[in-house]
Amino acid sequence: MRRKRVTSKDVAEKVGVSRTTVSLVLNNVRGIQISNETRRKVLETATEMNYVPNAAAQTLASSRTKAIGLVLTRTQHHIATDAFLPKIISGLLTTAKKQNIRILIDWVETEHHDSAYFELAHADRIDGMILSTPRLNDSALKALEGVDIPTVLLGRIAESNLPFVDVDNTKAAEKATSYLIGLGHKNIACIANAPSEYTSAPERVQGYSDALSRLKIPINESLIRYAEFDPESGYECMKSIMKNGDPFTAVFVASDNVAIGAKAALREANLRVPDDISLVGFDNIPWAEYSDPPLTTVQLPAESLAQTACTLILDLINGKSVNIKHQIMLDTELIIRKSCRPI
Amino acid sequence: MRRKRVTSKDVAEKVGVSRTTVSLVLNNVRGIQISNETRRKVLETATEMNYVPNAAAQTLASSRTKAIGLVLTRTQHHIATDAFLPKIISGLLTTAKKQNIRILIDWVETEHHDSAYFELAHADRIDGMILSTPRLNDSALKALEGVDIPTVLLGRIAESNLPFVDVDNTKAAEKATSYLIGLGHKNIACIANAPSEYTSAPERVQGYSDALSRLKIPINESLIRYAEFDPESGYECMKSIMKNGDPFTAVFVASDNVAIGAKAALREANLRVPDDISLVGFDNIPWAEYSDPPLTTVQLPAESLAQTACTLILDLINGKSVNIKHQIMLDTELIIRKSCRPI
DNA sequence: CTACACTAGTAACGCGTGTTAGTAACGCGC
DNA sequence: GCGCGTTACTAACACGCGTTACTAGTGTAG
Repeated sequence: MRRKRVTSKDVAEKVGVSRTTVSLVLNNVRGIQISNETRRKVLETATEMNYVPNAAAQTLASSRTKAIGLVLTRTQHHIATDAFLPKIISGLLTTAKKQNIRILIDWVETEHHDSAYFELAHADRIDGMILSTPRLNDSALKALEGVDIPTVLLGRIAESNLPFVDVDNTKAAEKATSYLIGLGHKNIACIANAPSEYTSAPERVQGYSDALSRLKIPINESLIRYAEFDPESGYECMKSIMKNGDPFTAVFVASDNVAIGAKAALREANLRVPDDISLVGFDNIPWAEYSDPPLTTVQLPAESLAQTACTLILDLINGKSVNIKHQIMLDTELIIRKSCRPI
Repeated sequence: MRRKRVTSKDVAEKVGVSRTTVSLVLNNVRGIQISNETRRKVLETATEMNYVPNAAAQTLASSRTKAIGLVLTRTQHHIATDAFLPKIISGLLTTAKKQNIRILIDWVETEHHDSAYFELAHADRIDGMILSTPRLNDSALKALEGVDIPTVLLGRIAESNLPFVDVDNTKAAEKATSYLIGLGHKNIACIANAPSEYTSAPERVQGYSDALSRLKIPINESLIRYAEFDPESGYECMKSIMKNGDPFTAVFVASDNVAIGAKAALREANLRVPDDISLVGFDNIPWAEYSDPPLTTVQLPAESLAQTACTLILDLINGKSVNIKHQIMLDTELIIRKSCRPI
């Protein structure tokens, strides 16, 4: 039952040429002379025999794996509740597929950063890697700069010279907060999307602070919390802010997913959105548009991010424009719905 | 700057033994005689030199890729809005990591099913594959049964003999619908999670029908719709049902993600949950617990599904218990919250 | 002393491909 | 008829590893 695998040797024998010829034809090697007749025959026979080149052999011979790695560094729980991952994957897949590149997903546990990165890079399993949501305290990032496979960060790290693709979190958060200020709000709470070692969190809080500072509104630290990606943490943060007692009329939650929980906490305290509290989110997940009331939020172009990162890494792998410092920031847009009102 | 890669030959030379010895020691081959002294030296030197075996070479020599494929067959849009993917990936990663197996994600477009499956399997890039959410009309499934790498379906296909892991969708849907009937509801609408070619959709509708039939409640086809995974389609389906005019007091939505949209449509029509309409969902995504009111829904063990599928495929790869027919159904549980009330 | 088992290794092949250096045949100008 | 360029290929090596068959040396029983 088990068909023997077809190799280029089999094809060569059937056509009556050498294996070299088969390889040359199938790889469409330039500047080499093969008669059209032979060329046609080889292509025909290969298709007919269902010949598929062995990936490992190709890799070994050419030292090209035709695969890139998507490396996740969060905890298992954070991966499972990540509302973004599908968009990232979708973006990567579409871009990679066009160039016939495969995507390898890997997960690096916190404790083993160094060795894990290292192994991946040196086992020659992938041509390049995309590192998702890096952290500030990621000691292995330095090591990465010394490693010899192209790497692109999905998210920014100020301390690192690695190429990255990100949105301008600070600017986006400032835009969102300024919108609230424009509506007359002065006491604005802020719940960050993630713990502060994930760079996007402090960046967004910075944007929030910038907006307040620019209009000389004092910053009240007791209105700021750091959530942990999921609704549950948003719920807890919101409750913690309310318990603290300092008055506020608006909340900027730097993640829609977290906002789901924050809203529940407000509801529990009989505070209505937007009548009592104005709410702005971040990410524009599908839920935002259909929530009650529809959530004003920052549109984050997740698929574009992934596509850009993918294109960049492929360029780096192919040695295109390597001398440029690739640090790309994508634009965001504030989508105004009905979760805020003037004070 | 670019360090030359370290091969087993380098290690062998440094220790002063043959490459064979290095290989035997590092792979811990049984029943072979190597002195403890040599063994120690080899291990030490390998670590010291940062030796990482080349994956392609290992694959070529052993015909084991140490990778499994997760094959997605939906459209790009459906992948991007899939609230489940993160859990599946998280489950796969944890299980695979324990055995030092990598995960390759691939996406097969509808038009190229046959050839794409075939290529993946025959390029020897993966040892086995997990096929996510297969469709009924997937003509290539038959071809797959003939292909010689182990395959596990994540989701069930009655027509196929392939091993699968799934939840008992019919039973789960019946449980949910029976709960509504138990509360006194008779006119119950049903919105399926996906188009009917995705097997889970008709299965869940079947469960819904079964529950009604068992209690002799007539089935009204005009209260049934098929959504397309996302909130938007849920919104449209709900509106379509209301427009139709047939009365109903409860809705069973076979996907929480779809329910997000359905709820918005009800709200727009000034119908309140649960006061006017009782609502039951399916999946128990994080949102369900924090929505207003908290949504009664079927708990779908996504991570367990993935872990089970992963374990199964690894067993198949390793030739364990191949003679058993592996068709595994996991249990679901109805989580009762506050989105339903007696009539 | 010989036969034989055991220890500790090694040489050499094969996996399937990409690629370079080389060659045989042929035409063509002088 | 000879030199030379062009066409159309091929032989052979390299990639880095797993693995099998073999060997040299040592102990040990008869």
